[in-house]
Amino acid sequence: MAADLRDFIRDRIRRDLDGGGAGVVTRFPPEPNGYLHVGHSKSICLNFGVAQEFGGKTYLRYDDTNPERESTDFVEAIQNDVAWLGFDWEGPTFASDYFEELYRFAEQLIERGKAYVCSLTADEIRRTRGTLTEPGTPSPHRDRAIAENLDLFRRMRAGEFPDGEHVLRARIDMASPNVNMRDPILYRIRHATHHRTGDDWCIYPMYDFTHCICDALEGITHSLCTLEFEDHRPLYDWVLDNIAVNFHPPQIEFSRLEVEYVVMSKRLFAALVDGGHVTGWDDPRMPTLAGMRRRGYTPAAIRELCRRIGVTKSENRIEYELLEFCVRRDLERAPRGMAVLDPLRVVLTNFQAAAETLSAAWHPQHPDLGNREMTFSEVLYIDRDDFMETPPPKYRRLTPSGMVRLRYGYIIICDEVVKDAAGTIVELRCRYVPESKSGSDTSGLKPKGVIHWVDAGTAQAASVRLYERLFTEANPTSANYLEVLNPNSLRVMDGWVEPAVVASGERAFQFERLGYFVKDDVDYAPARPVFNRTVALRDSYKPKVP
RNA sequence: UGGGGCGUCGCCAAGCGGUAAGGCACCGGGUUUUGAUCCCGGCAUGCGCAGGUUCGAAUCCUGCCGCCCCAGCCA
Repeated sequence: MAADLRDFIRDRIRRDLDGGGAGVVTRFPPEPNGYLHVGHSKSICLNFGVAQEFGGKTYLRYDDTNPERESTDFVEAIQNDVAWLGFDWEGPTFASDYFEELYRFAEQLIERGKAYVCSLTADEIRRTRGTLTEPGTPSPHRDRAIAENLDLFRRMRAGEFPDGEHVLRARIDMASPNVNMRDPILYRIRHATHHRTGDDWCIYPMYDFTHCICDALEGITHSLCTLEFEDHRPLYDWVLDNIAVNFHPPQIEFSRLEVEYVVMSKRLFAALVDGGHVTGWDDPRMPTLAGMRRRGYTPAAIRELCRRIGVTKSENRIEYELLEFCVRRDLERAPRGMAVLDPLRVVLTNFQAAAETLSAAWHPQHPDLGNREMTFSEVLYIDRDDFMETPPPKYRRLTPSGMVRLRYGYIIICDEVVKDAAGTIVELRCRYVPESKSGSDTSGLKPKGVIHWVDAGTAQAASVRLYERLFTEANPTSANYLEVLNPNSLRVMDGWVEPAVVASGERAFQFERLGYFVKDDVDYAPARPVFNRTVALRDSYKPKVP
């Protein structure tokens, strides 16, 4: 399966396996302090993907070592998102599952003279860490006796000290050119309630101490993370080399996924929500998986994106068009329907009979999807921009005394343009050609265009949301995101949709010539349909503007 | 100015000494009762720059240049 995927990580795994490595075990390790976004999908698809391809397994492991920002709500939301993307995990497990073992390894480090309790203030620690070009200076507590360190650390755990009084530090090298190795902090005192362990603990392990040990304990064969952790790899290795653990996973780094016109920081997400610029974390304009789901992006499309972008160490920012391509590609097989978003009334002056019932395929290339029925009668709606009084050259829609095919219906010819006092077109009076019925046309007429329409008598009123990019610049930053916010990112249309779409149990449709639309997860009701436009159709129509 | 990374077409990305894959985008053309889909074709004498090694270099060597990350008791 997916044997065609090739990148430096998969190559590495293949080599490890050929060299006698036993199986593949990976992990996706989010901190439960926010919602997942597209960026995470690269890590998810990579970790779960390689495990699937090599017959291994993947843990969903929550890195919950900072109780003040984490919650079970996020734990659940993250699980929903990973499941939605289509992956099954081992677990879930939590770093907090290992708090007791982690603590014992910390004592072991102390006993081995590899860690000490430092009583400097946070500020003092920062000042003595040195700079990027100057070495740090050793803490006065660096050579504290082992017994004293042990006693202090146990009392830290027992809750004898307030936050900030002491920390446990690794005893490595204050002069290391790698700042992460200058006696990094392993444990800090935090009198806070943890979402899972409650008040059992008042000391919490830091990421660098926790992550590598959890990887080892779970038998992770390949610990995949993003580039910014490259500098942490020596510390990852140092911890495992200095405790009694018999497994040492390799940490392998790859570059994050970035997308043009998209911000990926939780801080910015919160600012957008709090500022009322979007309606919530699941607003269809948000790059969160929840937002994309509501927008109508499909799991398969996101997986396809991750497949196409590859895995490398080069920083990248992919064009939004690639994501849209993947979405359209997956949605191509969606059933078709017709909707009119900006209605213009068309009266067929020669249509005398009662409404006629027409039949149309749900998908022109997939007859297996069956057919739906629609009515055709004297009064119809077409979209305003499908009529022009003075059309540009090559215009293939309706014009005064011009003719056009109504998709799945009849050819109509425009006889009269009715305007109100202000000069706005309010109605078109047309003739239809009775012998031009779709599928049994004997008229011999060859209209140059086909447009969509709905029957005013049976169409259902629908609210349709059209989206544009949230930002007007490809590279919004935390500094300028407010200035480059797109004021037109949401446009709500009061339109009409053919009744079969509402009656259908399907969620996603292509409204012909308009794009792909999805019934909104939260606001849709059959009596009051609400659709979100997932993505517009590709459009190669480019009128020559002088 | 310390350390760690990265530089191949507008955006991704193969390539690992034998003479620049592929995708997206873009541009042409064909089919089409969606200006969609689908199908064909075009799109890097050049791989950050400059030297060098070699019969031969994007690939090896040397020196530059540019960009990213690191000085949280965040992850």
